[in-house]
Amino acid sequence: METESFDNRLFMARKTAATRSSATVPPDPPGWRDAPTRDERGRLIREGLFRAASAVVGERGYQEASISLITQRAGVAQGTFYNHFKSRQDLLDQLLPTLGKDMLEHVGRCAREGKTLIEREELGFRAFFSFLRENPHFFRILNEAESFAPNAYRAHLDLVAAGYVSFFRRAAQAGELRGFEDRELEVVAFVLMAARSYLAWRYVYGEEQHDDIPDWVVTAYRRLISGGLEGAAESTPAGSRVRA
Amino acid sequence: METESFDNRLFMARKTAATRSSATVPPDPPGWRDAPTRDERGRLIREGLFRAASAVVGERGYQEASISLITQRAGVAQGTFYNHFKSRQDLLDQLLPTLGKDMLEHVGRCAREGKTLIEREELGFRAFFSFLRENPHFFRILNEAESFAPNAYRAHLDLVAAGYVSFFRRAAQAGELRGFEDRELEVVAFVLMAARSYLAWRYVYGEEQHDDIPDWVVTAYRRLISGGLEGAAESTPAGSRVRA
Amino acid sequence: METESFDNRLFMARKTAATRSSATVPPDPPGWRDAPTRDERGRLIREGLFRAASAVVGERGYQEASISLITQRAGVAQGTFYNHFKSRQDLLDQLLPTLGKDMLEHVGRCAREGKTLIEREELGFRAFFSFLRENPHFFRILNEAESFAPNAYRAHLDLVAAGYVSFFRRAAQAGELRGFEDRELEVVAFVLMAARSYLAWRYVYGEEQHDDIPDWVVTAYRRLISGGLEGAAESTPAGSRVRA
Amino acid sequence: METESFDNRLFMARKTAATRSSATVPPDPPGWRDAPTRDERGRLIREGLFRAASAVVGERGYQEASISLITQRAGVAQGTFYNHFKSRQDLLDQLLPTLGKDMLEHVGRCAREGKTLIEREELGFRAFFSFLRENPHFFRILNEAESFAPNAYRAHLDLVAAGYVSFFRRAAQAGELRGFEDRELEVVAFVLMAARSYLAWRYVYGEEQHDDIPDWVVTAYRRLISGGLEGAAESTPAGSRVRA
DNA sequence: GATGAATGAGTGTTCATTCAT
DNA sequence: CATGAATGAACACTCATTCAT
Repeated sequence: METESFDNRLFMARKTAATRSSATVPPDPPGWRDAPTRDERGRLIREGLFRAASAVVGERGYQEASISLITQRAGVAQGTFYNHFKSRQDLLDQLLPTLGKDMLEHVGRCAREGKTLIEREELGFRAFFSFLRENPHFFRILNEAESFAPNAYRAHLDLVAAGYVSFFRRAAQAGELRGFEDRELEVVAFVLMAARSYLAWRYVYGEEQHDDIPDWVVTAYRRLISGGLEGAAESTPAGSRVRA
Repeated sequence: METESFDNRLFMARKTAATRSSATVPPDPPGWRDAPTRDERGRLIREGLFRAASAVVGERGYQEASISLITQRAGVAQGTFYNHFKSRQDLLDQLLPTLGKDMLEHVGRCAREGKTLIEREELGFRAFFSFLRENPHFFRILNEAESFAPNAYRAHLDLVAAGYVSFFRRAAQAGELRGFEDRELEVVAFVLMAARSYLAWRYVYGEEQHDDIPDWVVTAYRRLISGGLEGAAESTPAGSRVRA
Repeated sequence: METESFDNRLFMARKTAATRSSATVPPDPPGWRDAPTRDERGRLIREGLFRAASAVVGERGYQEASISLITQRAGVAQGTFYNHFKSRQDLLDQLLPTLGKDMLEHVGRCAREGKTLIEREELGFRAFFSFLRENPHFFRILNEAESFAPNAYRAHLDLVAAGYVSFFRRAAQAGELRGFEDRELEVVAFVLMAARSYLAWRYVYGEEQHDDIPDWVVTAYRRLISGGLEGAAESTPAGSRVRA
Repeated sequence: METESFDNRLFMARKTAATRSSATVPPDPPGWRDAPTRDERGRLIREGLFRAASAVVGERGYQEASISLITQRAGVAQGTFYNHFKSRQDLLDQLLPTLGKDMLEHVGRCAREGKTLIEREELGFRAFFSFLRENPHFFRILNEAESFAPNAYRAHLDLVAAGYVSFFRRAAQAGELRGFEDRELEVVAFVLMAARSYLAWRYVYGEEQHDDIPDWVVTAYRRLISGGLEGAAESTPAGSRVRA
């Protein structure tokens, strides 16, 4: 499929940080050549393919993630791919779940440090962006999954939403969150998930590529979700900013 | 390309409403056969190709929108395509801008009816979903554009955000919106745009396919954006619901 | 699929007669480059593909008849193949029916010259072998069709058998053939078809490659079918031999 | 390889009788796990591979008889295959000779019971079909060998023909067969071999799948070979039918 | 300007064979 | 000697684009 006219500036700027180059795909350091056991060797190759796929998808998108590109980058023969994955789609379907779980774990761990509901949400918000910084391929893997791995995408969103909802439920039981019926909590969860994604798209991968989300964006975000459009006037002062 | 594991339920349920069928693609009524002038004829063909592409992308996604499928559906020869568009990507890049403008116009017109800021936002929110109902291809064209027509996607989001920001600026000048700095307005805009998209994904195209966004979701949304997480307790009563 | 160890002497000896060489496949004289009309051009290419496929299958077998080999030999691009045939199998399925009809026509025309039943059968028998001489690819196309184009094979055998049966019926009505019930005529037909095929395999394509079936084989054949095992003693004298 | 348009009804009907199932290939009972000696173990594995290959080829044809399928069915690793056979073709080449000898032995034993030449031939004819019933894989192994194991095919036909010829020679010496020169006996042999094969194809594996060759076909066959086309009128009465 | 056949690079996948363990 | 992962050449087929008519 023809994709030459795609504007990949969005992800290409980060690419240089993530990998050496993309035109001449350099194979991963083939560390498994001297693996102790056969099992270990197999594990390393599988991981190599997985990392290669993550990198290719992160840099060029699912569309261009051909078996040829992936195996070349992993430093193995094309046929080897099928010893480890049933099909191209099979691997593609595993990308998001695997990385998604890491993200969830990281965000959850960071958020727990907060004392109030809003503080925890802000910490989680910041943690999402610090995860993005450490895993530069995640964002594209996540976003394009909607088109290229819809099942994985749905599962991921459901998982994150479920985490959010139980987070809210605990807050509601603690009296920190009032005014929402139970089924409405999922709506809130989706709005906050959506916000993270769009704000990352705009302020991290946008035209003025930032390495991290600007502080003033976090402030605005906290203002909005804590008091809404109407309550922003009396919102918490800027002094309470926290670094993730 | 292997797509068997794709879960197309997301869009397929709507397809029957949107088009006659998808297995046997019925060509558009080739109305240009008897066009008065040569120019008119050209215009009609171009439009036919455009509509065919919208339908194909809406039903099957950008990925499957091959020239062959599009021209077949438009009832013209493959070669004709290149008399009207520079390339496949050229047409694909025009899909979202064109439909996006329609959406913006519809939403703007509906929103203007509201008296307060929150009311206008709710009306706009509802208008987004009524537009989706009338233009069943739009959602997929919009969402997959992030992967397949990134320039168009960026332009669309920038356009919508700009509209939102000036909408907020007017509200701020009218004293309806306080507490946000000017540059923060864009953050708010992106959060609200994000919310619409994710909530549509979840509640319109989600597992329990609704034709329209459920009312209680609108309520929860209004609660959140008007008072935030903390102010939801004193949120506006349910009686103020408005139908778009 | 690995076929290197196949003993292709069976068909390779004839190959040199049929085509220049097989290692370096020489493209057919691309006579269509300068075709008058587009339709003519298309027809010529289609025929070129068909002839190329016949040659490849005749010389190397269905197994090795790859699209690459066929198109190379026809002097067209690989993609061109699919403008004329739905799939590789589609073309392969047409090989036998097309050539089979030619064979039937040739054999039928020759056989009609005979005065008695036995004479007509002998003429038909000889005509089968003269057809083989003129169409050196036919035998392999016919035989391997049992494995590679079973539908075509069955249709071909049914067609030939049907011709045979009506030939016998007419003979029976003329009093030339007695002692067989109607349904038994098909059994006779299959035995005679079988005989032609096996005798060709043995005496034309066998180790001592003959260009034509030896006369003494025809004699033995006539002896057998005219008087059977028991009546061969009083069989017609050798003097009645006829040349096709 | 594309095989969808293959009509496998020919062999599929028998498959259920021949093996448990074909979709889920059940490994042979791996009886060699507890073999006494190392040699014994090796022999058992070799036999297992051989039987697995026979089954796979009989059910799916040579084409689909991949090393993977065969070893899986035999319950051994892929690599093990090459400890017992030089190559895939090496095993495939041994299939027909081995089974062919069984067939020859069975047919010869049955035929010897007949008193006259014709009776012995009829008994052999019937024995061929009873062998087919007991060895449902044989027919396909035999027929496709012409394409996939031509050396083996040639050897098999030569062997059977040789047996036939010496059978006829003895009959000739006994005065039961007159009128054929010595070299003509091979012609007769090939015609009778051909008849068996084609009649099996038509009346056992044909559209109306019979478990055995119908009696009236045997009658017609005997009529033809005993008296030929001309002597059928005075052919032996139907009362002489014999069951194999 | 409409046509539709020709093009050929590119795809995902299979499979006989090798070989280190 | 059994194992099973690694290999890479080969395959059928797709498709955006070109261009002669």
